[in-house]
Amino acid sequence: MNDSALPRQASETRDRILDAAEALFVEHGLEATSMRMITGRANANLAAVNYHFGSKDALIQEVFRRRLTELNRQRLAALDRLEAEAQGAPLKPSRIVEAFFGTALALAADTEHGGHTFMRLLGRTYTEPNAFVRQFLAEEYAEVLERFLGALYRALADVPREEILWRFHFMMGAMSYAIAGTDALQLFAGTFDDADPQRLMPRLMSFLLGGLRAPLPVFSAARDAAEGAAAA
Amino acid sequence: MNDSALPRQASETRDRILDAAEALFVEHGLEATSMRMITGRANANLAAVNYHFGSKDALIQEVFRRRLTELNRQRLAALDRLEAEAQGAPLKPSRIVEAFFGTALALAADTEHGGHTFMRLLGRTYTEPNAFVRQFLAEEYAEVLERFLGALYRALADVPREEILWRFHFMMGAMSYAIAGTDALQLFAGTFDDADPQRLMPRLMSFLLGGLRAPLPVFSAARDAAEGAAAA
DNA sequence: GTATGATTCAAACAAACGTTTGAATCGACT
DNA sequence: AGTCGATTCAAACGTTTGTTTGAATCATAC
Repeated sequence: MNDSALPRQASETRDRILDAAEALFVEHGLEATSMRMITGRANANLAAVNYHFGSKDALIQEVFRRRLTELNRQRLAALDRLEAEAQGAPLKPSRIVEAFFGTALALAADTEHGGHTFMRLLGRTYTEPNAFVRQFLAEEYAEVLERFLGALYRALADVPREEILWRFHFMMGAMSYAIAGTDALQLFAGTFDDADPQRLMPRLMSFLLGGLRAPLPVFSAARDAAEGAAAA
Repeated sequence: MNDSALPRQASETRDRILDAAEALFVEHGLEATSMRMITGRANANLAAVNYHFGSKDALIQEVFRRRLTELNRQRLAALDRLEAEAQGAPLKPSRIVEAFFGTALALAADTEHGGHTFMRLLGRTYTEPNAFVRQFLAEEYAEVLERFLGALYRALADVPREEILWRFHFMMGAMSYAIAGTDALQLFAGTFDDADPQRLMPRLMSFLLGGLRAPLPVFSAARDAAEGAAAA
């Protein structure tokens, strides 16, 4: 028996199902994608999903897990590299942001191996109402968020942590829409030159860093009268 | 017959259904919300939805239409006011951004009449895969986007229009997440002080304007070697 | 009071859903 | 050849889905 070797023929059906599900989830959403659509596209039998994954929910989870685990591993590795280079010195906020969002954008730029497809799916899923998907995302992100937010707190020691938290949240939103919404939002003008993910990276990074570095907000009690109040 | 007067008793069932649907769509999503959940919450008969709206799709459309029409009317009114005040002079970009996003945030701050609920729904819907919802959103937004983008083009005449378009897109993403994701993204730290929509406005506005004003990106051919290349 | 149009209601409809079943098929090892 | 575990398959399972139906109920107008 070869229980130590790789599985017989790597059950390519399993992978076909994952790929088909990923693509269909982007196209129609999680709930609107049926098992029959998935197995049909994967050229597999209807029962194959339940055989290989147990349930539709478990399949959804695995679709996210296989990509997200690798993405977050890369993110942590990038942060590790930064901190090693800095040798204890505080990191540049822009480098931290690049490590987090740049890694994601690199995956989104990969149209060959489905990375682009997945990132479109992921971007939409942060606001997914499905309870167990959110729960799963939270667990999968816990360590990465703790590490990156901690790094930002140290890099911007004079900025209130609450503000950093919010701005990180805003940045996640901008990135998610940039990826998930490029074709969705053809609201925007007829010709939306989205077909250039190579240029998306510097575009988004400029925007994110501009937002991160923006002057802190002033919470004026009566903001109606606040005309030209500037705050540095 | 009183065909000129208001409908007998304003068919309050219709409104109860709309309110129930709106709340449930936020909670569970469009597809995962069934007619029976809606009519159950609205204390109406199952057939009432088809009687008053024709179909579930038509109900979805009406849930968005009743709020979105008013929101975009306010946005256009705010822009009209700005342009009237300026008397032909170019507008300040920050004012344009405030007119567009501030109006939406004001609606999101209204927790009394369901505005907050709706904005959470709307924010998620820009990336909604459902084809006909997107089609409907595109139509509903066409005029507003044309007006506001046009105003930004004139206010930032020296900035390439493509960059403005992208940054507007990024801003939409940041805002949508700020609203739609506050409770969804309790990924972020245990205690996320989201319960203060009064402070969300200045926070988000600072971020958006920082991003809008950020230095334009440089598209370096070989970005691997670009270590400390600074661009102003 | 009675006719009329609008609304509500319980019940049923066919279709699609995720899942389960038990037999058929396959590949590898003895 | 024969056994065994893994995988595939067609068929059916019981629910739930959005929608339709025809009678009951209501408020109003004559």
